[in-house]
Amino acid sequence: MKEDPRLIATRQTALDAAQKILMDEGVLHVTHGSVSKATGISRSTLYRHWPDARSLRDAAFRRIATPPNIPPKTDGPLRSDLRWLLGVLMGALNDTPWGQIAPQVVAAASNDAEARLVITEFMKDRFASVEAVFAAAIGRGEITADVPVDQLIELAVAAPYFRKLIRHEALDEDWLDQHVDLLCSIAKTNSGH
Amino acid sequence: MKEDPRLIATRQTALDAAQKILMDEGVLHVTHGSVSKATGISRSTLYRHWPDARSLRDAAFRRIATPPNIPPKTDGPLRSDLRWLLGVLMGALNDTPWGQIAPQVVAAASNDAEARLVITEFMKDRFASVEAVFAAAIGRGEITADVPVDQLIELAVAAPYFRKLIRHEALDEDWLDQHVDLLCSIAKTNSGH
DNA sequence: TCTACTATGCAACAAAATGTTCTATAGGAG
DNA sequence: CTCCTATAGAACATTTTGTTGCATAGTAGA
Repeated sequence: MKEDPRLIATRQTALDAAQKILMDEGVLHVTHGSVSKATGISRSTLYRHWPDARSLRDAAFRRIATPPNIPPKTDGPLRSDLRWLLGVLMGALNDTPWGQIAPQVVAAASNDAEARLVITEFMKDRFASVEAVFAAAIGRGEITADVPVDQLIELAVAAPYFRKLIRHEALDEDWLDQHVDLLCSIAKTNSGH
Repeated sequence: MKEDPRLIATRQTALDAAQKILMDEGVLHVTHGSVSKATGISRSTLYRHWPDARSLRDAAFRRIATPPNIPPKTDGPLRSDLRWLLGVLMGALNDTPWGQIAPQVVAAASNDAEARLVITEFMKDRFASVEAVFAAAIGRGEITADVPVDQLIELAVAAPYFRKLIRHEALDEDWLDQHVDLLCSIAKTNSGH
């Protein structure tokens, strides 16, 4: 029993538009009315799909916040793995809808359990990737297990997010190089061989 | 020529309520109507003060985002100064309206130049405080000038913000101790005496 | 192709939120 | 006491939001 293609088409068209509005104008402007105007889909149809404004907005959030799965690179050396992984992460912040949408999700999360779930799940995923890189480095003996890995992971991810979402500063290659250098130097100097 | 006390009283009462609504229910619910209902101030009066929803919300943002000026402590040692300063910062995030409002400002900033200005000014202020601490440590000769101060400042501030706003993890004394320890160890090991 | 099903568009509508304007009143300044 | 002005309140227009009924057209299955 397949789903009616009209349902799928409507959902996709509507959420595409909702996503764009969310990015360009903010969550305040994501409404059945604005999506209808942007897509040509009639308001009544939109109401049939998403009974209220809240569910429409949630759907728009969810659609964007699904983490792209990052092909792991953990063959070392640490600096190279880390640089590559954070490069992907930085690229996502710079060039994908996620970078533009994340601020809205952050705000929504402060008084919406649903949005909070979206973002914590997303972050859990990111952290796991970074952790894998450090774990591999420990496995290779490149650093020892007594480096404060949890703190390093947090700093590794926090810096680009903070810089982008809160400071609105550029995330470029030079900055990332410095960031990775610092992380590695911490890892190395705390490594007790 | 003093200002009519009624103007002041109305503004204060209204923005108090707007602030509370902003924190409890999110920016979506800050409207002339909701503030009127919360305060008893008539809608027409509110419209006279803030002609549209946008200006009302901006006013609410601005009111909360004014940085409390932090009495500087730069008499050393570095660890102690840093611990104290970040403690104040962490306290603000945990226990003042700013901590609850910041996510909303972050979101607003992504498509509102006004809000972006609010937050970048705020951050500039924070960074200056942290920088003063490092500068003093350099002045005392506790660390040398070749430590990557700018990166350290960013990490120092980024971590608590990221943890609170994005991860929704606890900011407690234990965490802060670890954080300051790590920052100091970076500063020390990069210090070339 | 014929039939049953259902998603859509559209119009009409109700309800609520959003702005606007006017007037009477009451508080504040000199 | 008098002038000035901020407020409350009501009346109003406008827009947004949500609902419903119906005709149309796309879809699936026989």
